[in-house]
Amino acid sequence: MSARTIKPPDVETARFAKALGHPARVAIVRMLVRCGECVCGTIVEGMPLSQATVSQHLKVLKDAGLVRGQIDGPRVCYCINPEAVKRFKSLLEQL
Amino acid sequence: MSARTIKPPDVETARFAKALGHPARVAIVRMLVRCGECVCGTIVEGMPLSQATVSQHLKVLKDAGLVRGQIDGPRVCYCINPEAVKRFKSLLEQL
DNA sequence: GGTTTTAATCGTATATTGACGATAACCGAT
DNA sequence: ATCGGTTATCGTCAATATACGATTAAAACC
Repeated sequence: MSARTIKPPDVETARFAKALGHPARVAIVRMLVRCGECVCGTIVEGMPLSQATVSQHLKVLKDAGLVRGQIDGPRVCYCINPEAVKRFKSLLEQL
Repeated sequence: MSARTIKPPDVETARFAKALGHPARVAIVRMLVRCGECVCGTIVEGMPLSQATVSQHLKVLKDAGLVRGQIDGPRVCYCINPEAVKRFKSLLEQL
């Protein structure tokens, strides 16, 4: 087995890695790790990118499961999903 | 400071992550970690991709510094760059 | 209801990626 | 010098990613 086929853990690892494969997204993740949680607008303020682009990056991180967003009145509050981060690190260790 | 600017460590992290952002490249890296070193042809045999595509992926990994290739007669022998892997893990820990 | 604030989505343009066949380059052996 | 085996590169195409302005949606205020 394992001939000419790629294993699910490799696909999972690549998914996480791809989500972190852009400087802005790494910056967002770091910001969230440090602040605990952060309103979208604050993230936008900290980035040299438009609101639309930041929102797009947040979507990529959300789709990868690395980040969660919960509605808080007119705002959206983002935070890290620690389990996903742990999972990614674990996948890299086993790598 | 840090207003509307992305830090070099984030760029570095993203560079590594991007290189690992494809299942085939993760598979190659895992193969090399396990085998120690591996001739290009053997890598190609283990992948469901053409020789040209695998060579392209190897170039991406080489450019990111994660992998090294040294010529061995008519073949090219690839191996992991352990320092780069360690560096990437370290960047993720600090993240 | 209308207005303001906030964030997501749409539409679009450009750039990059991923895949492959074909070809070139390289080396060892004949 | 040529041939056979091995790998990198070229050329190309379709698909995806990145960025932004403009618009929409939703919620909180008047």
